[in-house]
Amino acid sequence: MINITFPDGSVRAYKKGVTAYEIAMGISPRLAAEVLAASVKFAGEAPESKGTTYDLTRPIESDATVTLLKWDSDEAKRVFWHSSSHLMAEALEALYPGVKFGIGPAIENGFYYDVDLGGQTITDADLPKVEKKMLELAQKKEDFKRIEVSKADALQHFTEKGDPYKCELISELEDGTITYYENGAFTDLCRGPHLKNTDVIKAVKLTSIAGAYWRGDEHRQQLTRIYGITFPKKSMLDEYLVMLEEAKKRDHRKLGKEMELFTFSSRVGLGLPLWLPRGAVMRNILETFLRKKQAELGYLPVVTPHIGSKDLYVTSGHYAKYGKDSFQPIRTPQEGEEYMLKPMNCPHHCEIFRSSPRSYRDLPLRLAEFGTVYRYEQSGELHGLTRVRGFTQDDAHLFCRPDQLQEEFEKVIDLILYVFKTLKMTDYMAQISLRHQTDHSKYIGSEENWEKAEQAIIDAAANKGLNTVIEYDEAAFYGPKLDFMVKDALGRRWQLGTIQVDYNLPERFQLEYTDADGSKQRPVMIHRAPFGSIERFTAVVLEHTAGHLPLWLSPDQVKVLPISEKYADYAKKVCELLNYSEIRASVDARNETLGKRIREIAALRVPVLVIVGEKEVAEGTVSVRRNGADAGSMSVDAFVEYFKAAVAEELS
RNA sequence: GCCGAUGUAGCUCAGGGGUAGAGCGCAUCCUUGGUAAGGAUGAGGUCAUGAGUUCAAUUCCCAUCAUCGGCUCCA
Repeated sequence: MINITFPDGSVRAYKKGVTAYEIAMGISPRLAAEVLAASVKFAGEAPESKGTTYDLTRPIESDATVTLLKWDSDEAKRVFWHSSSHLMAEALEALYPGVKFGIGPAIENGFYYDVDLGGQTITDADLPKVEKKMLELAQKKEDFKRIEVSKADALQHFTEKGDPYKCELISELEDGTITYYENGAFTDLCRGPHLKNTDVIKAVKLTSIAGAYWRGDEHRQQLTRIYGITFPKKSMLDEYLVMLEEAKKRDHRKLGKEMELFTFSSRVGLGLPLWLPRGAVMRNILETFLRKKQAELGYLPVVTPHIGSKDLYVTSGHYAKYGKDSFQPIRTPQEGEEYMLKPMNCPHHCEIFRSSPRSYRDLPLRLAEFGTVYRYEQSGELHGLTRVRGFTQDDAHLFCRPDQLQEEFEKVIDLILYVFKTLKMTDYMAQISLRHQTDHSKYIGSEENWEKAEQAIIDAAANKGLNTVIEYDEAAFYGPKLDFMVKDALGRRWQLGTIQVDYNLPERFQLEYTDADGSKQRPVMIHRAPFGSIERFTAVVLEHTAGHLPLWLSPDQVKVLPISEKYADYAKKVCELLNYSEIRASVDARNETLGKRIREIAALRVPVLVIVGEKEVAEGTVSVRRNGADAGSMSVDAFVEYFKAAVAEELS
């Protein structure tokens, strides 16, 4: 017998080799019908271990804590979707004989499978056919069977089947750890775990087809990746599809058009946004917001040109690393003279540091600039305002003494959190990007400095209580970094704020300060951008708020609407009073019905409408409508007060 | 850059081998309004570009460009 502990602390004895399904059945058949997988943590595992996700039918051989997982848990969803990818593979194999399989994992929302269809093709139009086949197979109630195999047998099986991708995967696995999963006629190399049976998959939607390189390597075979999502109930799929539609409405590219914020022109060039007047106002507000805060925090503004001589980037090392894949140098009438569009501001800022002798008393020196930079991003990667070729970083470089690094780093974290808090962005995560764990060949700088910098970041993040994940092999070539990621409307993650430690540029630019003892020392540099770029930040703010910007950030805060042209003069007077109080207000006295003007202004997401007619003129008041709801009638003075209080509350 | 889809009026989209359609927007006129579409009239298109097939191409084929969904990349 073995002892099984439940999450509530109760313990029950079961026969050795009991399965999670049997345990669930013992509690209630209804529970057993809902349970998809189990989390099993064996006695003796470290307290922080999360345990292993087990198939419902996999025997449990020793004392363990068992949590039964239903659809509401992320692990259960992963199992569900992973099994769905096998179901899709089974369907594909039935419909496209000879298809070869790469990998087919669960992802955040659904699953995919990378397949090699040989000479056959599949298009969006074929997906319903595959969906139908999947449902048909699911209804056959096929059990997922876990089978342990030897490496030799596995290799032989897939060699005979003619699947080179699986063979490659198997060849990298250790003998004795290899398992198959079988559902119906389909057998796949797989670690599992899986559902008990295909019959719980009730709704299937294959969402898209895309190309994907085998093992993510662009030099290798490109496979066809088929994305899909499945649910245990048909109604859940319907809800998901509605949610996707809603998300599309929040897409910043759509909002940018509707709200008249920015546009693109292929004549201007790919990935080069054009900010429209309303967008430019919003952008200026964001800059002002950060400038003010940075001034409080001891940052010093600088301004540097959009180009720099090629030598500057040879010195910085960026030319060697990115030169070929960048905008190419600009030539001048002077033979041999070459300039680059600046891809970052740091080299310019390093030269500012060098412009005068620095004392340890001058540090930290915090140089800030809204610097517009140009990077030749791959054409397929351009996306709205989130990935462009010309953008403005809310950049600053902090030159500090080594002993100041950690404190400065923490202050920057505070600033970034302040920005997020003001914009009510609560769903973010922080990623610490370190070197590859073993291969350090692609990084510039000494082992010692790297280790110090990596530790400083880890400590600073811990001191600030950040919820972080550590990613190896994600560091920049010159130093480790801490990135803040926020999700867009469609669940894609974008990097916003970034803080990067750099020991490399100070070295390359031979930056020095005189220390207390008169010796020359090298400063450490921190690159940081709380917004990341104004473009990307704008995009994320738009999607986050669905275009309903806070008052302080709205390009048009107030629209004054006279009920008819008769009251246009009064409307103008009200507007002037509001402008005098530094409220961004304008009049809409067009020859349209009030209802129509309200409708159009709503599309621009103007947060506050002030409506004036006969009654208001007589009483010297305004009628206020905020975010679609009546906010009552008040004097102009009272409205200014009301408005200022609302803005103050947002920024508090 | 790679795989796939798409490209028709300023916007959103319908159509289809025989020289083009709707709604919104725009212009003019009527209307002067009370919280999300008042009415009438009118102007707008080399159907992305280029080369083919055809008596005839916006429609079919191919290429290019751009957009979209992914992949790779991201100082």
